[in-house]
Amino acid sequence: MTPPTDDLDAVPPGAGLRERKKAARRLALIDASHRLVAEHGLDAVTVEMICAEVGVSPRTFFNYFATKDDAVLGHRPWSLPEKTAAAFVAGGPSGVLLDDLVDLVVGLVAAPPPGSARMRRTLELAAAHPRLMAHHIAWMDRQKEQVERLVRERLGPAAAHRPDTVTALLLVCVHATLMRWDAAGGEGHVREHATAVVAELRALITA
Amino acid sequence: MTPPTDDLDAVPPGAGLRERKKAARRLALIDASHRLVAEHGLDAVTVEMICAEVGVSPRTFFNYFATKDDAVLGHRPWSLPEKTAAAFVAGGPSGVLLDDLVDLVVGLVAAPPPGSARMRRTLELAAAHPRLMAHHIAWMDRQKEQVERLVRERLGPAAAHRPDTVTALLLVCVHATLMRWDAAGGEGHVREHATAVVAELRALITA
DNA sequence: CCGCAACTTGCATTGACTGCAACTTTGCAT
DNA sequence: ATGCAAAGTTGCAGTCAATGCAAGTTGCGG
Repeated sequence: MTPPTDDLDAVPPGAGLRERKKAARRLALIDASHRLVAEHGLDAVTVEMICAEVGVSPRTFFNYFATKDDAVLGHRPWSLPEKTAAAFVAGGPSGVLLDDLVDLVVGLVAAPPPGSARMRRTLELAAAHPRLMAHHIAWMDRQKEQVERLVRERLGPAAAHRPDTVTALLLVCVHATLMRWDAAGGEGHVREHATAVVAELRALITA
Repeated sequence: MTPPTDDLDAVPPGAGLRERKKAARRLALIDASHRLVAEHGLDAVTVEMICAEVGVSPRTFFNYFATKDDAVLGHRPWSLPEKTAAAFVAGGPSGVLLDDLVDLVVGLVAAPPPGSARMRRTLELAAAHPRLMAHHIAWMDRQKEQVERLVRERLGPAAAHRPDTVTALLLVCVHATLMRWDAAGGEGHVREHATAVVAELRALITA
């Protein structure tokens, strides 16, 4: 059914067969859902269809994703590179909180390459379907914890700012950056967009 | 079944019987869902239960709310007072964009009294159930359009800032304000919290 | 009191999602 | 290789949210 675009071993760097198969299936499911949604529209696509396309039982589908929408969005836990995280906690590349947030954003957004093409498709779908955007935002919010821990560590106990506010701001940056990146047709490095966003916020707030 | 806490006519200011009944039912459904969720937990509560509690058909339930979660959240389209909106578009109370955002926030949050008690219950539930928080955020995002129009009008064609960025910032403010208000146990005027949030953002960005 | 429009309701249906128990595959050690 | 345990897959049966449709009810204006 599925043209094996992703060869089993084409997917992950190292690790056992089990891992690879799993990752491959996961991507296959995501891609299949994208294809089908593009063709039939989000609501017309059923889990069954996606499974048929990939050749997997519907029951299995839910071993991979909690919901249909999660598959379309291809969500997986965020994880930003150790190095970036450590640097940020230690006082960040620049020492200026806001600027360092940019690096965090870049780390979060640009880091994991489940393929940036895939990511663009995801963003486009999200932009088209409010429900998906909803899920997307909600998911970002869930990742907040993780980020907030970093912020907390960096600020230390004698925090001049409330960590949750900082985090909230960070999430806006991420979101705005992604939207710009998408609006720009996926052109340019994420960093440029992130920088632009922060610059604009600065201008806006000091106005 | 339901102790008629809200008398029919206790609910809305004017208008015909039809309207009043509708509003009353709406609130009854919301309250019933709150009661049931508090007792059994979100996932254990079915639409049927809620309906039984209020004495309406399940089918009717969906004439009032698109989803079960919407009922719990008691969402209805935002509408900020004409006056506030007009003032903002005209250049806002203070003329400083960021400060005027505060007023917008207050207008949005404090304006509609479906009862602030009800609102607190809602926020608490949202805080407890990630899925609800997701819906809540998603819903806020959907209202964005409305707000963004205002921002666009105020900024005019020669916009110094991208409206969507401003709006994004506004939404963070709303969210942060609500969270603080809730964290404070519903104490104090919304405006105080909103002001605090903005002040902090300022400090944070100019640091 | 009549008739329209607004609502409500039951019925039937689809499709997401879950728990369970059996079955298959992979990883690993002998 | 061979065998075993853990990891993963699948079918089945069931619950529940959500929707379209076609008939009832009911508030409202004349």
